[in-house]
Amino acid sequence: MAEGKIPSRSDDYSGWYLRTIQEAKMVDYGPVKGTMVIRPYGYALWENVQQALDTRFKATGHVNAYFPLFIPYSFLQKEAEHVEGFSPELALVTHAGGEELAEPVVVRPTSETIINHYYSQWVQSWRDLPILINQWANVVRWELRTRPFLRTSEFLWQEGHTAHAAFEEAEEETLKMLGVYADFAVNEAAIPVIQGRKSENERFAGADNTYTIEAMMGDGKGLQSGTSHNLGQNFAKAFDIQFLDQDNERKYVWQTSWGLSTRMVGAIIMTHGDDNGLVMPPRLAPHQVVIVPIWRKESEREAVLALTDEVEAKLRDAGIRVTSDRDDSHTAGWKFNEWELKGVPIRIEIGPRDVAKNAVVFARRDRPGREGKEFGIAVDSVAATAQQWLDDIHDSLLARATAFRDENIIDVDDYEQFKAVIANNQWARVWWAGSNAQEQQIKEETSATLRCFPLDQPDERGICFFSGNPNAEIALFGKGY
RNA sequence: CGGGGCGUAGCGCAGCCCGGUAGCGCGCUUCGUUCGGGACGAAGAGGUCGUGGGUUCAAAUCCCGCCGCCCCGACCA
Repeated sequence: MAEGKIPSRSDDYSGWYLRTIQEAKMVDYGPVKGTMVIRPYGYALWENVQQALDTRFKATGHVNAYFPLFIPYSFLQKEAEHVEGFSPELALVTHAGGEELAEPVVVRPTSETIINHYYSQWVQSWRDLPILINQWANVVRWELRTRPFLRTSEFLWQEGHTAHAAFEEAEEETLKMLGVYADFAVNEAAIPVIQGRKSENERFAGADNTYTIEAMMGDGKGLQSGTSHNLGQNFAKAFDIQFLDQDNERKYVWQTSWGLSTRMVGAIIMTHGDDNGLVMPPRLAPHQVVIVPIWRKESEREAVLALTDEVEAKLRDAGIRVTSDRDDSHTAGWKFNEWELKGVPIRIEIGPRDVAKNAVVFARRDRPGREGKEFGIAVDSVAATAQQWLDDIHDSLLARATAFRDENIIDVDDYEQFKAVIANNQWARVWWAGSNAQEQQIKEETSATLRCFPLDQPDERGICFFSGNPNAEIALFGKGY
């Protein structure tokens, strides 16, 4: 159907991904290694991600602010683990204004340091807490191995940075925002995610605990799709963020940070896409409905376009994001394929036969080709039908992705089986209480990483499948992006 | 940073072994016929062959250097 325009996912998953996003005009490569241009169709998806998240942030009491892109290098150095974690991938500005700078300036890889520099000034009293700030920004990390959306040297994200009076409040905030991400992923992006805790090896540099929403892509690889960190008092101590509590004691604040990036766009593509191209989750799709008017003779054109106008207006009035493709330099069949490549959830076809019946044809993207078509949808019911279809498609995408994920998580209790499961691009679900070194050993031997310890654990503990240690937790291992 | 691949028209590629007028498909422009699953015809436009040097009467092609990008791995959202 795609006429060889894109490789099939089974033949060449990476090629499928790279070609699809370019053919669909989501992205172009930037002129500098590892950078990308997010084209209007890709950016529209990101804007819908932003809106859905921003609404949730506001609803949970957060406010937006903006901090500078340039950060003094000395700020990074204040937190030892943090600078150690990030220095390999920092972009440093050493010259500006035609002169060498007295102190090099880093382009932010994340904003903990600069934000906490200000928090130390803004926080005096327990009455100043909590601080619940989010920032939408770009960040730069000089990556060795890049891939559009999944890992680029510059990417867009939001980063929440909060400060609290008590440890419990910070832990609650960390998990609350993880829950917000999970809710967003499931209910907006139709991506089933597992909420979990990262291992020490995988933890954010400078965090006491890192939590993740972990998703399985169409090739079985894992993708950390959003993270939430409990920073403890590490940055509070490094930046001296203290407040006078109600008991008249000076105390360090407890902090969190949490982020979700344009990587989510990659997650959406790799979770739902098929061999015909993108499949957009209905609630985030730039266009939820595309209307393709069809006419044979000039005499039919007017009536077809009149009905197109009518249907488009009904959908728009119902709050549905709709567009119509009236370009007469392409045939209807060409347009069908093109909009399928772009993943629009619902296509409505309107031709002379439909005009005669005062009805239209609906086609759903999650069932490509003729199987997904339904004829004779009455014009009066287009808005209600479209709304219902969008919900159905969302549910069906989520159900399909959930089934795929669950089929590919295998319970494992010995290392040979573990290796076989990983080699088969699946995830292994195991009891784990091994050391960091043993976790590293598994990574070297199988290239699988500990994706997370799911928050949802059985009541009892088990015996570690690898070390034999008691008191093990359930962990998921798999290859990751 | 290791391994592999590729730089020739907007995109995808052939041409390179064996040096001699730069080609094909798609796309683009104009006109006409078309249009319910990637239409057809005609006429056009478009390339300092990544870059610097060397060999040669002559280099996309042979030799040396450099640069860039992609893919696979190690590090990371």
